[in-house]
Amino acid sequence: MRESRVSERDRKIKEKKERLKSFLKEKGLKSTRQRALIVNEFFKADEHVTAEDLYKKISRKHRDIGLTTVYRTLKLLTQSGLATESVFADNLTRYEPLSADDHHDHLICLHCGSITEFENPKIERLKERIAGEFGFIPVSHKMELYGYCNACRENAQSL
Amino acid sequence: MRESRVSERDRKIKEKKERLKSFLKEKGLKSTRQRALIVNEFFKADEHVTAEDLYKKISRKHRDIGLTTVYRTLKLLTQSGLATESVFADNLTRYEPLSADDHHDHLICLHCGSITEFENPKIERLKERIAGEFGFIPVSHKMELYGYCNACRENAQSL
DNA sequence: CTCTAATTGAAAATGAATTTCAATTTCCTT
DNA sequence: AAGGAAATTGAAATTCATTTTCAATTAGAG
Ligand SMILES: [Mn+2]
Ligand SMILES: [Mn+2]
Ligand SMILES: [Zn+2]
Ligand SMILES: [Zn+2]
Repeated sequence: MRESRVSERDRKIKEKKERLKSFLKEKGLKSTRQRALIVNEFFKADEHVTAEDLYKKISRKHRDIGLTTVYRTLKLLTQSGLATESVFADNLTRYEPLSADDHHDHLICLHCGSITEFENPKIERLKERIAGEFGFIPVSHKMELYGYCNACRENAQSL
Repeated sequence: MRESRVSERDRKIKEKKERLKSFLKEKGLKSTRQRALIVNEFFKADEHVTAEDLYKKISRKHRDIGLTTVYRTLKLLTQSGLATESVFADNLTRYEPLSADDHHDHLICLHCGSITEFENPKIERLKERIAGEFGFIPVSHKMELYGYCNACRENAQSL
């Protein structure tokens, strides 16, 4: 079962890499060693990483990859629909793998900075409703809850 | 009736200025000509302004007021609870007057950039509920709906 | 293999926001 | 009213994430 989870995950990653390849070919862009490395590390990380985060991880093993290329590759991933950008209160752009359809929102701890994801169909419906009231055509939304996470509320009296 | 609205508004502004004065005194800070001018213009504008926006408005009449001071004063207003900061998709920090208690969220047009405000008690309740599920202590939230406003959806086939 | 267009990394540039600093102003104390 | 300490100011410098520039390298179609 652990086994099958792992290979399932790997399968999905492989599929995403294929999608990127198609996207590149379609746009007349090239598949490079650097892009492969960056994309690999990105899908492996599976967090809300900044370009800098990812750059640091990669450059431990690959001293020759530039931060600029990490920025550029993350932008490509976003354009191809394989990643999303979000900017939280710290004003850094974070990227995370996007699984086609899923939309989720975020709980962000004001103390430790941890980011928890949640999905809520009511929010989705509410979005439609509110947009409707204003004659607005909704395209996307962003909901962020700031507060103190379970761990921090326990560990701290400094709340 | 128009009359009374106007004076009502002026009264509120006057009250806010008083609150700022108290805040400053309390913190051992000073009331200056520059702060008065900036705060006036800010409450008069009553929009989602950037520091730059406000600076441009003011410097038409007052060539001697610096952008730096506008930044600093907006920060003070925020600290004193008379303004709030928000950052939308364009990554600029915008400020708006805050009327003590009211919380509202935003609809942002992807075409013309217009910002419409809305209040929704269901979102407030949902926030509490979701936070609760994760053992999270909610402090604040941010909800932004991006899409096309009424005017833009009508005027444009380029949707 | 060849050629052209895309890509790369380093360095420079950008742009919003913050910090520094010397000169000025506020306002508390006599 | 005057003195003086501490806060404030605007300009210039600085920061920091991100983008742009550019010469050298590389991918990959033909
Ligand atoms: Mn997420
Ligand atoms: Mn608003
Ligand atoms: Zn936490
Ligand atoms: Zn619009």
